[in-house]
Amino acid sequence: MLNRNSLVAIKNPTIKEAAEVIKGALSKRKGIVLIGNCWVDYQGRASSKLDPGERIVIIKKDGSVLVHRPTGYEPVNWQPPGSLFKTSVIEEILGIRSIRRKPSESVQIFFDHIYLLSILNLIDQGEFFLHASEAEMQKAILLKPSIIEHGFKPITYEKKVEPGFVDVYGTDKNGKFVVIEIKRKTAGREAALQLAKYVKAIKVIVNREVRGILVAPRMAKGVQKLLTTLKLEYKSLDPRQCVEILDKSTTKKISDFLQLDNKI
Amino acid sequence: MLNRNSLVAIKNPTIKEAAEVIKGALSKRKGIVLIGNCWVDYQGRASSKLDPGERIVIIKKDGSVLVHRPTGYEPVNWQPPGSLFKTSVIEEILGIRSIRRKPSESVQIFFDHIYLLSILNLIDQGEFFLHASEAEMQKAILLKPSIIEHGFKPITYEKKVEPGFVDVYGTDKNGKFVVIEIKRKTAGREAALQLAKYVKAIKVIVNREVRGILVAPRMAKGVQKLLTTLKLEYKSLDPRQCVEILDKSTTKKISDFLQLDNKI
DNA sequence: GAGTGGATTTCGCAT
DNA sequence: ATGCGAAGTCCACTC
Repeated sequence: MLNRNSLVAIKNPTIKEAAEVIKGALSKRKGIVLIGNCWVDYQGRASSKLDPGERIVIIKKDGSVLVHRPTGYEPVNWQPPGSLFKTSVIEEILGIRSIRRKPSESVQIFFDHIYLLSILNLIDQGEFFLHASEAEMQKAILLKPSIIEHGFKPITYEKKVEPGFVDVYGTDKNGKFVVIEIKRKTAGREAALQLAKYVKAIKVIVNREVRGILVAPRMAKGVQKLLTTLKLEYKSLDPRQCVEILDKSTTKKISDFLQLDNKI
Repeated sequence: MLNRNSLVAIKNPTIKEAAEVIKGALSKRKGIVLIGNCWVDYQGRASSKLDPGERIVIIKKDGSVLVHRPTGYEPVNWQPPGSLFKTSVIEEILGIRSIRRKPSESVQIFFDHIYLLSILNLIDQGEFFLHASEAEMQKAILLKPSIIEHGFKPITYEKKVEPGFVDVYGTDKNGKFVVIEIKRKTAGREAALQLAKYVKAIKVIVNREVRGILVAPRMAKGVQKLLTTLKLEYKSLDPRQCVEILDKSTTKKISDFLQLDNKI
């Protein structure tokens, strides 16, 4: 796990020296961090030109490239994973060209001075967990329908019904059809109106009464009134509740919990 | 410009040592690059937990934070510019917490081993130019229709006409209808054929003659001939020209330039 | 400050 | 491979 040899760092290498090391690192699929004075040309879906300045360049072992200026969250230039590399040295200028196919894009980085060159062999097996987004809430409902109400049974999810996709669709304890619209944040008017559309569409199909339930941690101002007008219901559900449910049954597939043969 | 003192790099610092240096760097608004074994907790619009592993952490002088795993284009955890920092050392563990308001979000990074710590004072005055994408070219045409030809007046754009969406639709100086298909790169046969479809579709609707103009920096081999066959026209337009036009009138809305009441 | 739309969006999942 | 929707999207711009 611990690996103090994860890294080689060279301060103020010559361009020639850097080129050698980088070439080796690229061929061995190692990660690279470069800090120095560079300029960048991009050609692809759009075109860009970045005049000289001091930046951080990261080249990952999967072929990702990131050019970061001293400020800003986003890289000024980049290449997603899978791109290929060509290096060159011409008149004390190091050129690194990364090429991507589909879409065809090229990012060329030129260095005239490198302050720090680091070759990485990082080991990262750590798992990453992102808790309840809208999708996670949906899963949680499918895995444990009772969080909506006792007797609720999901039939399908992400069902196409013409105005769009219904988040969850099922039946209540009386066998009445239920349409669920999920929001992981405050549900606004649009959520209620969209749900109304779905209910209307499903009604036409099944020719029976259909309940519409808006599921969200809370409602925006006026949405409760709108729901009443539209004869829709509301069920409070906090994304944090969903995390526990998901943690407990991540191994089981959602399809196991659905009566997929029980479609309209 | 050139600045060989842009950077301090410390290999395998102790946690205590690193904490001192980082604290100083944060207070002086310098950039920081950290490579080491860490784990991350995020709380905010969602929640996430990242188990221990070796990563690259960048803290920029504007308060941006990036946690990069050894693969992937996107940071696994991050904080946009403007976040504030608190550091701590507890039992040989370095904690860096970055906090953002609106939305209220917190990213906590914990290091037990640091392989490389670098403090940056990068100078980057280089200008960045992004040239016209297809969407940008469309805007440029709408803002300055004369780049197509004298007397051209756009009516709508992205108009649905069944085969798909027409890029720009308008009238020429004689009041004749014009359909424009834009390509920011070499226009191939498909561009010409698509344009032909739109022209045909519009013809059916307006029951009048309709001109079709293919707008692109250049044509692929054989496209000129195809255009002639299809009775379509070609107008050369370089994405670089568009950049200037857009620069000059970014404040004005495109709708101001359209006769939106003048629909078919 | 909130809302809207674009992006070299990227990413994931379904078709 | 392609296409569609979500994202802790971010970011720029309008209201």
